[in-house]
Amino acid sequence: MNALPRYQQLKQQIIGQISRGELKPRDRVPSENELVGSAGVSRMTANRALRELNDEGYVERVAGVGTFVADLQSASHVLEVRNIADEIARRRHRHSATVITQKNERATDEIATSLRIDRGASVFHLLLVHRENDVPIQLEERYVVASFAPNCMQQDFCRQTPSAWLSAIAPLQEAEHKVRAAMPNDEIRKHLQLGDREPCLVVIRRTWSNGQPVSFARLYHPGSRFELTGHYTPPGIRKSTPEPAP
Amino acid sequence: MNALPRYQQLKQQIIGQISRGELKPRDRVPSENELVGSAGVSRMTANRALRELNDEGYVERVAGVGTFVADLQSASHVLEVRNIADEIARRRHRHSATVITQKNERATDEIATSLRIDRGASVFHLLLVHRENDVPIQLEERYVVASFAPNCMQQDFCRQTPSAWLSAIAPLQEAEHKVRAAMPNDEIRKHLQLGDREPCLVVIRRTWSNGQPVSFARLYHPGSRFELTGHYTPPGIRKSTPEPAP
DNA sequence: TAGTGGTCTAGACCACAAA
DNA sequence: TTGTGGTCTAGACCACTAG
Repeated sequence: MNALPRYQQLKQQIIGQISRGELKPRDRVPSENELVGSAGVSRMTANRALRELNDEGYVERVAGVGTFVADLQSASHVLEVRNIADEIARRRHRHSATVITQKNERATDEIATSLRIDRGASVFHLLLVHRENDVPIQLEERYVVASFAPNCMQQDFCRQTPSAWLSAIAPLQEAEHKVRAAMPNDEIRKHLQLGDREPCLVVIRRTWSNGQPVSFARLYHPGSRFELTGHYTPPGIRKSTPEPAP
Repeated sequence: MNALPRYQQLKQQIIGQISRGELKPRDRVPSENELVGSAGVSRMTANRALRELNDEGYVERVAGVGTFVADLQSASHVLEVRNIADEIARRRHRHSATVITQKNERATDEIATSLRIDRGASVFHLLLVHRENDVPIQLEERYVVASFAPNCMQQDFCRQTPSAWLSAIAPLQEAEHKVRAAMPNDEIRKHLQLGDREPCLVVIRRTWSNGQPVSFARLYHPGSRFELTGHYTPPGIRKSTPEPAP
């Protein structure tokens, strides 16, 4: 009947004090050494409890100073951005795709800046339409740093999505997203079969591998047929969210 | 020039092997005791490295069996949805708001369903415009379960945002988001001072407290002036993502 | 100088899996 | 029985901060 490990008990105890208001934001939390005395645990155990509370956003620790209750204020809600093929599969619908453009190009200023390469450097350019049960649901415009894209011209992106292909050749470590609403131009409207006054939900995604930008994509979705269904809030608060780049 | 702590070096080494493909999903990762021998660290240090890799989703550990590379498959990217006032403050701009509607109403079918209350039950209805340096940036249409909204008519929502007020009276535990692109109706267009062909980025948010839906909000943003600047992917994969409700 | 967190060690006991 | 992860201990050294 030995319930929780000691470090978990310690965590629960401190979380309880915070949620009951006995410990308020910016209040001092007992130091590791104090917990050694008061809770009768070793310092490593106290350290693990406080370190995990820090990782989970309940407290903030400053070496040489102490441990303090975090002011949680803006619990940052999160929203998931799924791969379109996965999203469709999750709905048990059928995914299909048509390649419109598949070629190597010279990087424009915008693309070069986004991918941190020289203007005019070689990039792989891809344009394709994703369909859900034969209805266009996403126009994917993607640029990949050429050196990361071996055999890119031999790939059949109707069978393997660019996203799946990329994660196979360069395991992504970081990603950056922007979501906008915008009116499509005529070409996009045509490919997505949009009405005249129908806006697009645009997801702009940049992915990184080994500290290097690898891919830049603009994903256009019909406003009437697509939504980002985010969800839930974790109890712990996320802390700093360092940008991969300045 | 003592670079990284040993457990971090160990983590990097293993992450490197995974990302270079030397270790593939479901492959066995050296056990703690093996790392004690091969890496020349103590078992606690090896344990911390593997434990953190587990927390971050790189590997999966099974007591009594071993540690294995996780099959990461669909790394779900996340996107942050910030409180508008915080977002503006973060940009060091000035936030202001104007209340358009503030009254108690009977719940419509849609609102009643969203908030899990009876049709015709009393709800607090709020409509206000948020401005960033005097430029309209968000139209907030919010409904709050009346029993959760004491003194709602006495509140001055120009001074305290509904979001801040809510989190003060009912600490939110879960939230659900949807993001869409849509054309605004005339009233919304007027309040946000939109052009004729300018779409809106619409965030629909439902918040929960103590297992009860508390608030339902539609947040309209000018497509030309607003984007959800989501970011980064945690290296770790989120494991379970339980839905707050069926 | 004293206290803090950050790290590391070399032991230890346990429950559990597989052989 | 052997090996695994899960936990815990009682020390230790370090860099940093504050008084």
